[in-house]
Amino acid sequence: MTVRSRIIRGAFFRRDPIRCARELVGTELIWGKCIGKIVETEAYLAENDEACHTFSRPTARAFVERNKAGAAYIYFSYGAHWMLNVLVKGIANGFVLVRAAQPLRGIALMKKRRGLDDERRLCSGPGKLTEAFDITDRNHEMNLCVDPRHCFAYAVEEDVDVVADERIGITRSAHHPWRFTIRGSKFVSVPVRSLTRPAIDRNSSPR
DNA sequence: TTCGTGATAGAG
DNA sequence: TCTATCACGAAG
Repeated sequence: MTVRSRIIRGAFFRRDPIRCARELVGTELIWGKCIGKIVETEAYLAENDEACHTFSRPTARAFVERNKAGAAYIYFSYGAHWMLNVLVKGIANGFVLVRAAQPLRGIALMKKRRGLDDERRLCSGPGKLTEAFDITDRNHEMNLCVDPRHCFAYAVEEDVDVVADERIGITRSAHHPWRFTIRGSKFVSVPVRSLTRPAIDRNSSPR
C-alpha cells in the first residue's frame, strides 16, 4: 500500500471538528522526511466556543471564510511557538489542534531540531511538535489534503483506543471534553487528568 | 512555580 | 500609543 493511497482527503474535514479531532488521533502526520503518529488533538468550534480564535480574532474568522476544509491554520504563540491546526468546515466549522505525536520516522532529524535525545519529549506538546517537524508560518493556509509530503494518513493499524478529556492550556470554555488522546500513550503533552469524568463534581476539585 | 517572548486586538 | 491576553515550554 502506498503512502498516497492512505492520504486523508478533504471530505474527512468536511464534518464537525469534534469528530475530526477524535478520528485524527491514531493517524499519521507526514511532513517531509518526518512521520509521527498523532496521539493528542483538541477540537475548537468556530461558534459558541470562547477558546477558539474565531471568538476574538477577526483574522481567524476571515481565515475560515477564505479557506477550504483541510487548510493549515498556523499561528505564533507566546512569542516562541508555532501551533498547527487544521480547518474543519462542515456540519460545524472549527479547528483541530494537533498537540502531540509519537515519532515514527525522521527521528534523528527531530532530535537535531529539538536538541534533545528523549523520543518521548520530541513532540509531546503543540510547540514541540512544530519544532520537531519544522512547521512554521510558511505552511500557513497550505492545503493538507493533496500533497503526500505534507498530509495526514490513515495508519495501517486501525484499532485505536481514544480517551476524551478536558482541553488544557486555556482559561475560557475549558470544561468541554474536546481533548482526545490515545489511552496510556507516553507521548502526550500532559497526562490525562481523569479517565472517567463525573457528570457534576464541584466538591472534589480544589481551587 | 516563574518567566521570556511577540503577535493580535481593543481601548484611550 | 498602551495594555491585556495568550491553544507554550524550559528552567528551577
